[in-house]
Amino acid sequence: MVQPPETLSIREMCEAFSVTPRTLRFYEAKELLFPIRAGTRRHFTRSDRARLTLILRGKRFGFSLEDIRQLLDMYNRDGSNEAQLTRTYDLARARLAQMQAQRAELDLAVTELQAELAGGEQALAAFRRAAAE
Amino acid sequence: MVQPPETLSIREMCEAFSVTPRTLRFYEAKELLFPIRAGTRRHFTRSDRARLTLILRGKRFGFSLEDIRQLLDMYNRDGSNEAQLTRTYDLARARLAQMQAQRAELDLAVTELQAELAGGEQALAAFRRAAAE
DNA sequence: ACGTTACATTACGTTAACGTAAAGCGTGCT
DNA sequence: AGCACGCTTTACGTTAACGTAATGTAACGT
Repeated sequence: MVQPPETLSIREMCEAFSVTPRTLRFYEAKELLFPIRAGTRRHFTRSDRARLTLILRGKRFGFSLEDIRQLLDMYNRDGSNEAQLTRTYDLARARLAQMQAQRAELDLAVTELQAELAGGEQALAAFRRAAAE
Repeated sequence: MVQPPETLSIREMCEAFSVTPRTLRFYEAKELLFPIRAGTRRHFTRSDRARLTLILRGKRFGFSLEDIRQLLDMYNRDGSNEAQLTRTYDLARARLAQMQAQRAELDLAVTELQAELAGGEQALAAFRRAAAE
């Protein structure tokens, strides 16, 4: 029971992920996606869909496309020699530490912003009391 | 006991915050900082220092300078009329929600990346066992 | 008077991640 | 044949956040 090689055209792919054709071509040029080429047309495979999901997630965290490309390589274990493997491994560890630090800071910022909002709410309430007279 | 109006030159400010003069001039042009002008020279006040701290923190979360400028206005309650106040207040609430969502996603990503790292570690170990023979 | 800091302004250059126009090919419908 | 789609490539344009000259001046030491 081999999966049908259900492949998507560029337009279908765009609608599925809410991106533009330009974006998909750009990602291919940057070697983030590897659609099959039928003549000149692109056919996006299941693998491309999985990769794009990860790409978009990475982007939400502010990672650069180049960073994402390297992480995708790790996911696929493309680093077939030890040196390469060690390098991407270290990169991922560094990134993890960075993300954890960012999370801690984000926590702090959320707390602070909440406090500010409480203050803003009081200012607003005062304004409305004044307007009510 | 009024605080001494201890003010910093651009170079001192740069060293204190590890930024370049260009950056400080840029932030002034964008109305994020308001150093006192003595003739042509800039004198950065305590207020400028506080603002710069917030600016740099905001940047670490990937907020744009324009976003940061609006949040700073809220901090200083520059929105002196109710409409303006309400607007910045709503903006801050939206941002908070966004940050909380980002935090949740970041949690998930950290977990996933940790799992990937465990896999990478095994691959590395296998490599080294093979190399040891 | 002269040179060195320490700052200033003006303005063009750079990178990332696409947007956007311009022009061409292949295929199916009429 | 003619034409509209759907896709292609090529290539210049755009925004953010500064970098990087090039050039100018005010104050200060010698």
